Amino acid sequence: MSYNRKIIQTSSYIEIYEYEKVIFTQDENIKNTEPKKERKKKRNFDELSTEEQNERLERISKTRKNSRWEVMRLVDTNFDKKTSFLTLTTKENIQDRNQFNLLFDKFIKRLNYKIFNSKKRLLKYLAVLEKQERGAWHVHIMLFDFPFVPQHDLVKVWGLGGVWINKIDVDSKENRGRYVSKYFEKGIGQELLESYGKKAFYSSRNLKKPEILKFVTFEETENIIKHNEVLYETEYSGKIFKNGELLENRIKYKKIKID
DNA sequence: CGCTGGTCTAGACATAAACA
DNA sequence: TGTTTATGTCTAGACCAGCG
Repeated sequence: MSYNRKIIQTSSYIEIYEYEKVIFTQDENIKNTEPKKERKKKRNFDELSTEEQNERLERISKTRKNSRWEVMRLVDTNFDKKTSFLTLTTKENIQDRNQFNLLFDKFIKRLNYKIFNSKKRLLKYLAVLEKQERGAWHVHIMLFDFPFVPQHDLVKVWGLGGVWINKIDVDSKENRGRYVSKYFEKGIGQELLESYGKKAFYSSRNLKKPEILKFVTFEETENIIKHNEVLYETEYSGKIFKNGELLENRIKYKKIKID
């Protein structure tokens, strides 16, 4: 499958990438007969040369940035009138990420049972862990299609500390993903090394996913966007692999409001 | 309220079902 | 409601095709 256009659609906007050169992906029919090269074991940060350390840091921050866009799209796709935003903190100073995550997972399970009275996980959520100054983890959670629950009930379900219900005031529909990803940003971007190999965000598996289309075309996109508002537009330089080397590939990006 | 993105994929990680 | 296990999802290193 090859393509020179990629379109991602969420509920309030579509994003269009136009690549100057067609991007090719490995053909199904051409089986790779070359023996697979052994994958290098992941090494500790200390074992890397300074250059490799920098490369790794760069890669991690790139991945984290991508996660931020991913979160933004997921939020936009799933946001509804019954969306709640919670922050959970613990009385105890829990500094172990895994330990905290386990507690968080149990909370989700209990909350799910309380609301749906079912063991089937029906709760729709998206969450990001964040470290506080004192070194303790806490979590920001977005709950979609979530009924009203009194704050003290939530405190009871959590049982380990504070529960904050944040109101999300968003001026316009297409800003909600942006607004929320800003809220999540700190958690996604911080502690790169400490959270190396860990997920940048957590989400239930029942969320709606943005739609992604990839195809080859030489049509202009102008007529598609004629009647819609362009929210953002840019042009930048990407890379394409050709003849054993990386060549420049100009990319036009447009973000367009839909309704 | 100003603004980002080569892709693929093994293997690590985390979620949810099954079970207790 | 807690714990174990199966399976979906994400990260980070590896790698890149030949046509509308």
